[in-house]
Amino acid sequence: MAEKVTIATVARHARVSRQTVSNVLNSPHIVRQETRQRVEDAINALGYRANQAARQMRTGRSRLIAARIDPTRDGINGSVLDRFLHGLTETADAAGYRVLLYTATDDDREIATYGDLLGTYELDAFVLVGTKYGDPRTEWLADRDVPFVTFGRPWDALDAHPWVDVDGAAGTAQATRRLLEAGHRRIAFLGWPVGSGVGDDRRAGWRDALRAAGVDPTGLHRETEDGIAEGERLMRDLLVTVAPSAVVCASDSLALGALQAIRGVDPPVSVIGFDDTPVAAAVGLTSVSQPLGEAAARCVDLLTGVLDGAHETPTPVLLQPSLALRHTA
Amino acid sequence: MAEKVTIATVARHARVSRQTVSNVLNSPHIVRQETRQRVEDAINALGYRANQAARQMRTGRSRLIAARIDPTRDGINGSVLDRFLHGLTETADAAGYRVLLYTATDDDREIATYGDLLGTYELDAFVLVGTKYGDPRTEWLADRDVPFVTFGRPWDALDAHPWVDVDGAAGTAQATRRLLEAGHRRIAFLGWPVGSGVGDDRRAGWRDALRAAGVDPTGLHRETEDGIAEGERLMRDLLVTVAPSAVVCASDSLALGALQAIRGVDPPVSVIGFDDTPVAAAVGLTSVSQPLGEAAARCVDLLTGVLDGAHETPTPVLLQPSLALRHTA
DNA sequence: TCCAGAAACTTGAACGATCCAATCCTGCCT
DNA sequence: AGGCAGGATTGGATCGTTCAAGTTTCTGGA
Repeated sequence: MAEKVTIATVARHARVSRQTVSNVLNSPHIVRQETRQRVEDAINALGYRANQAARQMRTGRSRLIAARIDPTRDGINGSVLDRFLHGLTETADAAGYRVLLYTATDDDREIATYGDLLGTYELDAFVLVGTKYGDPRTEWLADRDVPFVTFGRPWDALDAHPWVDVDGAAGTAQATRRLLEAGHRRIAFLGWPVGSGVGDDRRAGWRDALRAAGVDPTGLHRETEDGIAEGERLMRDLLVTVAPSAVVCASDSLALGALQAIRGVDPPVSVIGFDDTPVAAAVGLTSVSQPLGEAAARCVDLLTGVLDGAHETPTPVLLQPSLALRHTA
Repeated sequence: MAEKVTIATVARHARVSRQTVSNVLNSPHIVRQETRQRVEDAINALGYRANQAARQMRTGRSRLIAARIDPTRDGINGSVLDRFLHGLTETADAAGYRVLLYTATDDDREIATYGDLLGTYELDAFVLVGTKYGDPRTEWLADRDVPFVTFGRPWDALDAHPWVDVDGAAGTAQATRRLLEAGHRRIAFLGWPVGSGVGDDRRAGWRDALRAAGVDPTGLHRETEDGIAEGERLMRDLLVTVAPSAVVCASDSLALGALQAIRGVDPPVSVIGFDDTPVAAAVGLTSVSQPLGEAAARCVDLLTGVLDGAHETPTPVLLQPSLALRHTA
């Protein structure tokens, strides 16, 4: 392989000092146009690339962002993370950052990993996907002034740290309104137990949309842990007790269960899921779709804002989901 | 925040020189037990972590492995990559490496990215998922002696470079044998156009298993691009022309299409898919399951083998898939 | 023409780890 | 007691970049 090209090689080739080359790269405006051109030509001719390790040593910044990759849980929601990570990588790249993966089995280990990543790699920032009430991870990071963004609101204190989220309530409300417009009145909701921020939010969207249309939502909802079997069980219960003509679900897993429960029921019950997962696309399930690429991009925006300048806490971003229409509603 | 802990801090604390600390970290065997213990205690007490940038500058090695994250293609196969990446991150971590993500829209850009990653981050190795005949990427990497492993065989030259793969033929053969044991004779195959290594391999497994059982596979297979709609179309064709009692598919997408085509057909046609994606689990589709975590682990093994020592090209690894039994077969 | 001040560029030092070569012990043998 | 071999330890140089301070060149006004 060719000789290693360093800043000194470029300097020699352009007949300037190392520092001038460095200035061309980092503060071009203080270099005379003619000199700058000469240096840039040399950089291109030699194929020079600034060595990140050396730069990092001096500046203390790695231009690396960490993101966690989960073991695919129930499998269905896996692809959400997948798409988000792709968007993150793409946008971060454009902003001059790279994405480093890590995993952890529980919060304690995850925090230990933070320490490791910060200590050995001097990571610039973290992106956390999903947070819960009183999340120890965000607390740890905030205590140490480590820049981070969460994809998912901090439900207990909306101004605790920068975040990007998708308006779940708006999504379920939109789904509900669509069903109302189609003439449905008895629109049920299948969701998660009270207490999870995301779940409560999605249920609220459905409830408020019904109320706005003058329909009383009382008794029309059921709660359970996520899962296809659970969804099927609760949907059967709903069919017997309140006989809804349509149902909005907090996830595609629940919606899939609901679909199985209503098989053969006539007239057909409309079903709308949440997350627009591949499964939904595969079975033709109408589902609320999150703009994941956009969410990832905004996460990077917030981070670069914090990293490259402004000390003020950036404004949180709340994105609007859309409805992926298929044939179940 | 606390004072930065460097190797000098540890040395002072343990009353030894920097070099001794370095030796404890890199060649523990040459340090006297008692001294080593004292240094290790100091490391723990101070929470010291070797700065990777400084280490990298001297050694030229980053302990970073690059992996590509694709835009989720048809969505269904996304989770395969997801699970593989998770496994990769986990195993690499255990081996002291970290996984860096990159994306690219085509081969040229991907190769440009290699140059960038190698130049600026001095990446130690690449993991490529899926290769095609005469892949320009592997060629580029091999030309420059950049260590890399592919998950997927180099179909044109099996000893071209280290690889890990799952025996697709064994998977379809196993699926076929299961159907044979269940009494099926007219077992069709839904696959991809001739010319893709993976597709041809999977078809061969089905064909050979049929022949071994004395069944003539002629006319029992159909080829198409991947996709649910395509699968449905071809399955309808098969039903009309050869009326199979079971079908083995090259992917879950095709299998899903097949499932839709056979809805209402009596007696029910058995279907087996490939990849054991979340969709398969969701709809109860029996599917060939690839040991993705294991595959990722072996990729890391091969890489660390190349990176940490032996100059000889390591032996490729061919893993056996298993059958995830559900209610479609 | 001369000089102050700004702009442009150059030089030396530092970041934190590892490698190399030289020195210091320590115990052992004669 | 002296010498020696061997392992353990030390100091200095180095990786490629940026920062801080120093030097030269340019510009414009008196």
